[in-house]
Amino acid sequence: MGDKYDCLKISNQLCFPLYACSKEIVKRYKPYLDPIDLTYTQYIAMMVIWEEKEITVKALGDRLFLDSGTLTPVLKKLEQKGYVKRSRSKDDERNLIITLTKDGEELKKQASAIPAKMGKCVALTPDESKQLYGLLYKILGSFEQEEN
Amino acid sequence: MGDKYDCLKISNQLCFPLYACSKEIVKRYKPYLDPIDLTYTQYIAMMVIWEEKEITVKALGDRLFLDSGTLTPVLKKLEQKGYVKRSRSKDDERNLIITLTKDGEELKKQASAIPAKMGKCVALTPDESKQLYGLLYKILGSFEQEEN
DNA sequence: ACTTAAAAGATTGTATACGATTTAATTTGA
DNA sequence: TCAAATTAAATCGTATACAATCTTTTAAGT
Repeated sequence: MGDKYDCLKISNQLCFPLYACSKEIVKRYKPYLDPIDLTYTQYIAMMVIWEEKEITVKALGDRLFLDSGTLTPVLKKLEQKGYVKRSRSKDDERNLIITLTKDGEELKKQASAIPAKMGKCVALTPDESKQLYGLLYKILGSFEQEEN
Repeated sequence: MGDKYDCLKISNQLCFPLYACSKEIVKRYKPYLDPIDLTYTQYIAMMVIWEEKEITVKALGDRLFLDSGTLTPVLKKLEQKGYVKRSRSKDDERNLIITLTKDGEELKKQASAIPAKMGKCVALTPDESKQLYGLLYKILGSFEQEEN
């Protein structure tokens, strides 16, 4: 047992369970997001917008690790649904400012029940969840350092 | 501090760092996968095929948490690149059997250097990596249970 | 045997992701 | 001050993902 290609076994990878776990959990948001007509990507964008009230696409992208190629269509969709408004900054016309509409603010109330429901779908103890959270942010933190 | 919408803050989510971390790490495979003309999805498919020598699309999908909607185009691409052969099973014509070609087998040698290179990009100690691995598979395991 | 159900892939439609390029606005530096 | 570099979004092309549906083949039950 253990030949020189063991390193290529899927069960010896760290990235794969990360990739699979992420997808499987995102998939499980669907039953809760469908009723409020949001996809997962739209949902995490809304989370930041709910928190910030007003944010540029650039800043939103930094928070979500997404670029304008992904965010532009997502934000246009959210605008079309009536949850946000997109307008250029007066100070710097390069910046597109995303602001919350009244409907977008309303949506927050409905969404607030989701995290608790999703919590139950992850089979970890509170302590393990905290551990996992810490490890993931340790990795993410190291990536932000990279961009020195 | 701490209003009733804190649960909606992105920094209080467990899924988000999972999602972001997965994407960021997958992105970092690119410099190593480009030279052998594989995407990450093609790479993990090849990993299972290297290990099994011969596998159905269904079984491959179970291993990778992917369905035929995703795998069909990926496997056609890999066939087109000359790394695998796709042929129906004689026993059961519903099954599509994926087998490795000589080129596909050759590719394994070149790929074998990748895991070590990628290991360096994750800023965790060996112990932390093991912990993370364990937590992720605990979650994935619970999902497999679900399909009772 | 024969109808019905189940299973495996393929297909279609929608929504990401991301690299690369383009466009427009702003900053920098000689 | 003004050409060159930088920055922010948008756009384009390619490659996933996944739900839903369709087709073909096999299995089950009577």
